[in-house]
Amino acid sequence: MAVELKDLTKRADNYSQWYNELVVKADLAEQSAVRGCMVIKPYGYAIWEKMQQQLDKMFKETGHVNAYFPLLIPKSFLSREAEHVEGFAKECAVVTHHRLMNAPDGSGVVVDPDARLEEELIIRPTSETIIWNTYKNWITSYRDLPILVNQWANVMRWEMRTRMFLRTAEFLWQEGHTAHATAEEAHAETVKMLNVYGEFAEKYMAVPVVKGVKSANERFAGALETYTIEAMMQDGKALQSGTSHFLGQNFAKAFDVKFVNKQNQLEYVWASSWGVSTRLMGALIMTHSDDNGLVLPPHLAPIQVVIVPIYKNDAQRDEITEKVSPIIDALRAKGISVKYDDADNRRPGFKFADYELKGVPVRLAIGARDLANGTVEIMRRDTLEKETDALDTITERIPALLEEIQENIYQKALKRREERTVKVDNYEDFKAAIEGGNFVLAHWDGSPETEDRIKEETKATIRCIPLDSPDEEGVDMLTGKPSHRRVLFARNY
RNA sequence: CGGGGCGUAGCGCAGUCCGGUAGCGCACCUGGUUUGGGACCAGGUGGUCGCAGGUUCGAAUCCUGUCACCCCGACCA
Repeated sequence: MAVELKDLTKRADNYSQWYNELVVKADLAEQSAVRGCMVIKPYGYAIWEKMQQQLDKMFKETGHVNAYFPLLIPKSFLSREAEHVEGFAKECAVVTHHRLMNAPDGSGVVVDPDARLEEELIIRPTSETIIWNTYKNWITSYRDLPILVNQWANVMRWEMRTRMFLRTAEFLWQEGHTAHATAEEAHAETVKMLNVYGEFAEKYMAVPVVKGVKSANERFAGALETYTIEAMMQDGKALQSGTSHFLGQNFAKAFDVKFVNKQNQLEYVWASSWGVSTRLMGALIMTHSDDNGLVLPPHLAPIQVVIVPIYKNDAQRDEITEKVSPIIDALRAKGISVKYDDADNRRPGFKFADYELKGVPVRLAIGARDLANGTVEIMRRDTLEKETDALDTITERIPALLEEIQENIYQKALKRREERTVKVDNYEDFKAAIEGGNFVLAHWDGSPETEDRIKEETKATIRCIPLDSPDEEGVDMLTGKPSHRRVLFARNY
């Protein structure tokens, strides 16, 4: 018998294993034959599709359009921006040849040595370079700006260590790349998209996030400023869930993208880029799941309601089917996704456990007893509470219940984060708080050296300087130098 | 990339020390009884033991190499 999820309690030392088991058992994804890559299975992909649809809608509402750029980037592009290449060089997969041939000794297929590329191609780790090389051709005047383009794509980063959804070698994401006439406008765009991510995380994923600015150490390679949303997982570790970068004129200068402004002067373009990835799936799983499996927020659940008939024979099943058909139609008419599982190769108990594992928010069970009484058993996944309701009012109850569940799991996650966010003012308390799996608000003198030392000694990093952190005079825990506001420290994934 | 572990049926594992031609549970198939929280009985299908070399009469087992995966570190826009 396979290991049960509940056998792996969610303590910090085996949380990773628990998470891995959960991903596999809930039928979301599995390890692929390729190093560090995963197969996203249909059920997992359905959740990603729901996320995509909502995000895409929000991007369109903020004036963006979609486009697509090449997978392969000429090596020389990557080296144009010094910091950018520095940041990504160590994790790039490289295409060197374009042909295979039969091995002379008949041992199979080998790379044809005569088919070496003159210039190697890099599998995109991110698309700034190829996109800015293209934007050069699109932009000549201020009238061409702004360019507000988003791309849905896959990227590849040859990470040392991978983890399903959280850090896979290949991952799916969206990357927005915008070009503007002024620094103010590009900066406003950066913040606007951070807020879109924040809203998406909280309203749809039911994952509370801290919005903030990254310290120089954690900044995107090539950016002037990196904004982030940080979520707390159930073991107290932080997960960077989305980033939005103010790129200044760095890429415009590297790719020589200039425009003529209203004053008829030549200027470099200002830029932003922003992205979220399938890592959000990891955030979703790690934030809400319990030992019975996944708990999906109703706003993103591919199946919002599952109906399980309980019957002893075909006649009874038909009777139930007839009774619930109008209810299924009514729920679907309200835009609710319903699965009616009348398969006869699984018993009800198995189905109950299975849909709980998959995180379906609401389950209805209906059997002979209910038919006689005109009732239905309704169970909510978030609390596992059951109640018996009248069958003829159930279609009114469910939409409200889905909203209740959405709100409840958000509040639960928020409460956990608030309980585990502490302010400390000395290094001993800091170390204890970090060890206990907390978000820690502390004063910092602003120097990378202090940050490095804290990281080395405690494995905690500055997740961000929260945007809503109030001005507060204090001193750095380590150096005693002055600080004007608290920053957020935590261990992270 | 360093340390530890692991790779045997779709999944989870035993067998490896001590070489003799592969086994258990779940799943799957057939028949029957069942069905309100992961059903039971009986019978059955399925594996060149990660891959490549080597030692040997004989290799899942010993040796060499290699490829993956998991955990801890390092790394991580």
